[in-house]
Amino acid sequence: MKTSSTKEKILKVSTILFSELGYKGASVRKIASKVGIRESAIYNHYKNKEEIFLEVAKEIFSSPFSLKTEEIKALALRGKPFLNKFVLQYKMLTFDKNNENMFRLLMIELLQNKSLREQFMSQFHDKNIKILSEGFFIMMQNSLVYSSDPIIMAYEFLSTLFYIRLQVTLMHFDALPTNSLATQFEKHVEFFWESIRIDTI
Amino acid sequence: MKTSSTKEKILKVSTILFSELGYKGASVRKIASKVGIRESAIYNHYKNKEEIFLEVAKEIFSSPFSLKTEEIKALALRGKPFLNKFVLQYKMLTFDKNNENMFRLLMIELLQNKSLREQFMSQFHDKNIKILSEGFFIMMQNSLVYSSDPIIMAYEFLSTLFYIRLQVTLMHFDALPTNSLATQFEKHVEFFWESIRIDTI
DNA sequence: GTCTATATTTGGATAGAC
DNA sequence: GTCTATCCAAATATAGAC
Repeated sequence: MKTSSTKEKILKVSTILFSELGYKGASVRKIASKVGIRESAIYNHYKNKEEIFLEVAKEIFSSPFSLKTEEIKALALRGKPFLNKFVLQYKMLTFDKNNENMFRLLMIELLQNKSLREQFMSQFHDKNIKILSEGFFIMMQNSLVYSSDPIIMAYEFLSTLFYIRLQVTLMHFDALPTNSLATQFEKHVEFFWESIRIDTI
Repeated sequence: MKTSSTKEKILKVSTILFSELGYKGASVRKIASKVGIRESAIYNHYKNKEEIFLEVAKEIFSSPFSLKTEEIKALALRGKPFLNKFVLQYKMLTFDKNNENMFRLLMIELLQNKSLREQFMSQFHDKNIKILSEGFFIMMQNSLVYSSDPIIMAYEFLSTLFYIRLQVTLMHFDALPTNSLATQFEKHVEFFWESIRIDTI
């Protein structure tokens, strides 16, 4: 039995409603109703709706997705295991209920909120490109993969992951099965690795 | 000097406002104001807001993007020109002002509107996967590229295009430069072609 | 901290004069 | 076909009693 405070409950309910209905669609009324209190009571915990949203939005980019520099190096020296590891993490986030809500909220508000766009570019894009390109660079140095621009290679690799994730999120939203998409992650690694690796006969 | 009827003007203004503010954000009030008439006058042309939106949404998937079966075959037999042609069309849509508005609207409402999601999957995804996989299949038959699953290859190719398009749209929304992203299309073709083609020494 | 009551704004939509 | 006037619903937010 959880004794979650009202404030925590508001945040939890808001997260779900924002990610389903967007900022405009999730009214304070609906939030209060789902929490089980009156609208006015909400304002004892948050100054206004915007403040609730900002609190929720904070979580979007606080995902535990990370690879330390040493870890990148160690894995990249072995080639494919680096990609496997990266995709495994990405896939776990994609299918994690909590993270999925965050991703959905991000996609809904991406074009309505400049701050989210900037964070999307820095946290979702730049950060991942950095990790991946570091890995590819090491692979190139060790003749595991063909030499080319590591940044481009990272971009190519990441874009497909994002697309799969978007599709999974869309399917889940309509309660459609995602079996085939789940294996798409592995197929991606397979395809990509085969197309960049150097044959060592 | 255009003598566009009020009805046309409403549609034009609505397209812009919907693609900037989303369905909820673009109020009938704002639309009427920008058209230069009163709200009530709107209802002489459209039954309600929903009807305006549906009229706008119709255009989203009416893009002139197409490749005839014979055209696909002819280009695919030459390999890379097929990819060049496809990406050129995709790039033109990406940078076309009108199409960009439509894409923005699609992304804003994608998670709010089931019908749009379905159309996105069939018109944006399935349709393009079909064209691309047909092309790749022909290339494989003619030993221009490595043999593998043409559907997977199409998926890999398309996902990057989508990602670039999304980024371009985000940047334009904030009036940021897209020079580097514009060349990303060509880099993608280059990278992808180099990784799938069979060396004919 | 929650309630009732209420203020205020915004948005969708209609009636009827011109 | 457009205007003014008006209605109604929904949403954000505050005041003050308990």
